[in-house]
Amino acid sequence: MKAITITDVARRAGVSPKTVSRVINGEAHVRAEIREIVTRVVAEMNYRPNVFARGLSSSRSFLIGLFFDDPASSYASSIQRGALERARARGRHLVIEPVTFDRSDWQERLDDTLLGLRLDGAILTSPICDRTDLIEAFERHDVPVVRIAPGSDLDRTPQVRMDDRAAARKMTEHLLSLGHRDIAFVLGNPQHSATERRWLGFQDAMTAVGLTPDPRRVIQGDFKFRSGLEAADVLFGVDPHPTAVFASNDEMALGVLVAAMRNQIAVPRSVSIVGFDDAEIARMAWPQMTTIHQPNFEMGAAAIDMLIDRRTGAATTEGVICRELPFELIVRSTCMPRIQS
Amino acid sequence: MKAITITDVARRAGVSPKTVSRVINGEAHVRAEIREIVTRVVAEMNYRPNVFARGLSSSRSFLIGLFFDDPASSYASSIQRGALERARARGRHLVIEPVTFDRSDWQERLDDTLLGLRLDGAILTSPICDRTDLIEAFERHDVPVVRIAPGSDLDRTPQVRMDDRAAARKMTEHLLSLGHRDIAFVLGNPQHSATERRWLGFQDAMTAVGLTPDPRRVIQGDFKFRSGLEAADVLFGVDPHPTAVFASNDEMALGVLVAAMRNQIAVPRSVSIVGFDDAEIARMAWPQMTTIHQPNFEMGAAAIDMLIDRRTGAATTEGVICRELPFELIVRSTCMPRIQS
DNA sequence: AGAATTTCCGACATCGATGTCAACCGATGT
DNA sequence: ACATCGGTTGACATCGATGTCGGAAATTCT
Repeated sequence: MKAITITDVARRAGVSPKTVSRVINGEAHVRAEIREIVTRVVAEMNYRPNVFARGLSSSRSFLIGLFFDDPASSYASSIQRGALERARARGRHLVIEPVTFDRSDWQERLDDTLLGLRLDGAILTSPICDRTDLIEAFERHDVPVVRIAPGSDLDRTPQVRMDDRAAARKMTEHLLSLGHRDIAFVLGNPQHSATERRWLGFQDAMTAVGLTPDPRRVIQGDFKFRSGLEAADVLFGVDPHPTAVFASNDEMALGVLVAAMRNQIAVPRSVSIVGFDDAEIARMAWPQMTTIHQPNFEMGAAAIDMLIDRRTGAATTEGVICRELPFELIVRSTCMPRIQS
Repeated sequence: MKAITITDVARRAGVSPKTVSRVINGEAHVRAEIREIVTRVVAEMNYRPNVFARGLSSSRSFLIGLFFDDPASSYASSIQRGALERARARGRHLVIEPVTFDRSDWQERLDDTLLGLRLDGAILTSPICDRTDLIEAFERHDVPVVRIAPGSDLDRTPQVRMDDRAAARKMTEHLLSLGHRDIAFVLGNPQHSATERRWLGFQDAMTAVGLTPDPRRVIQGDFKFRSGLEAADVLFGVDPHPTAVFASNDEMALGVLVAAMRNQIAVPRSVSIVGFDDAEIARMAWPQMTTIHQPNFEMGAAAIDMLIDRRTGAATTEGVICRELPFELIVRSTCMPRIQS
């Protein structure tokens, strides 16, 4: 089937291709009457501009790249959903690109994308959004970037974030308000800047009530389930074990939960466990996990908006270099007041 | 920074742009000597052909579309990972497109993609791969399609699949071999054709040993966690409850597991529970879930191969209209022999 | 050696849109 | 009535690659 071109539309509408182009792109300087005719003909013929021709002549590709470190994580996939939804709603397509620093050819692969496709914009997620060399590569190629939850170069590019530190503080305060004092903390993957922020938030709340975290109650994890398991085995291996465990994300919290069950430690009666992220698994655990809802979907969508509006000059998010989205404490069933002993 | 074009390369190599084009695309009829020079210059200048110019002049876009119903599911995300990895390895980019039949404008959105982008190929995942109207839309626009685990129109397009029926049968045989006779079955979402196949496999194994599934032990689910919970509440609400539950996927199996714990039913001592898919959560549950490993990653990768090789005429998968990948029974900890009563 | 192929290579047109620019229009001001 | 001006419109060049085709060079065959 032969595709319909702008010339076909122009002929049928009795105008020049250029005029059709103007109408499609919402440019000024077209008589309302003609604009209406063209719009009608476009609809009648079900015409869609060819993305390649557009990309070649102008420099807009209508493609937005979403760059990931680990496309498997639920974090990545919820951001993707938000970005996907908003991108489609605004007539853009989403190209997914993994960036694997472990591979020696990551630089070449990135060049494939940066030089070959002419992305209208790119979304960088944590932790790759903190690689200066990456950001510079995008800048060299004039690809606008929005970063999600970056930890460094904060004044460099537009960004979307949430207040991890305040959220971790709030969660800690929740545990404190339940009477817990001996609270263990499982750190996340140090490559993610959020790890540091959550740790600081935990400390904030602790020091605010005059407590200092006991180093033996702070375990290094990596955001993966297994690391939660292992951290918990350490924590539950000493007597007495902490009365509460705050893991830096839900997957690790689930690991802690499973370890507790394996060790016959009742949750939440004997130990309260909380996570961070509000991943799907937080609801699929038993007991259901108390956690911080991170607005990943909204962050993905917001990133798309910022890219598009910066480009087109529209106003909704104009001038907003940094958009901070609200978190929420989700209280479910893995916590209860500390039982006085 | 001005981008490097094929003309720049040609000038530096002292040949015509057309010759450079030939070398890049591996066409015949170029002297080895010149081919080498051009290859060197391309590398030196780090030249990458502009995808849009290519897409416009030839009809190859180097873009492959991955079409989803529900991008959130772990099933979708593992296929995506496989497709992504292979696509990048073979110099293609992956464009992710959700197809939401619930939305009234799904047809229009699809047209955006089909008419606007000129995809080199499309991967359709279950359940949308069984929509005849969708497949026809792709055919109308000459976009080659590979379907993953389709249930209907089996002779229509190339496809990648696994033997759901045999897998379900094997799993059931595993339960039978442990001595279970009163086995409940939780059906999946009826829109997915795999639901039917898994159900048939279950029946195969049951009838092979002279059992007929008790209708009260067969509950309709929808592949979601909640439906597993609710199914289990029904199953565990009668006395005696079944000694084993086979849920059509891991998420529902997890629901069954959680329901068992809520009802103080010991797993696996009092009831064995098995799932299907080998999703990440199967390992993050406690006890770890016995399940069928579905080669989603490999299926995604295989689909990419089939699309590319069909197009280019290369041979590795040539002539293979249907590729069937092996499953594996993964025995973990949610099953044990039935305790004679 | 000369003719007939075959291989190699480049000039040129082309894909479908948009940027540039000049021509045209009617309205306004003098 | 005429110059001016801003809004409209279309002719034409352009983006960067590849398809077509013809001619030159190299090869094979009489």
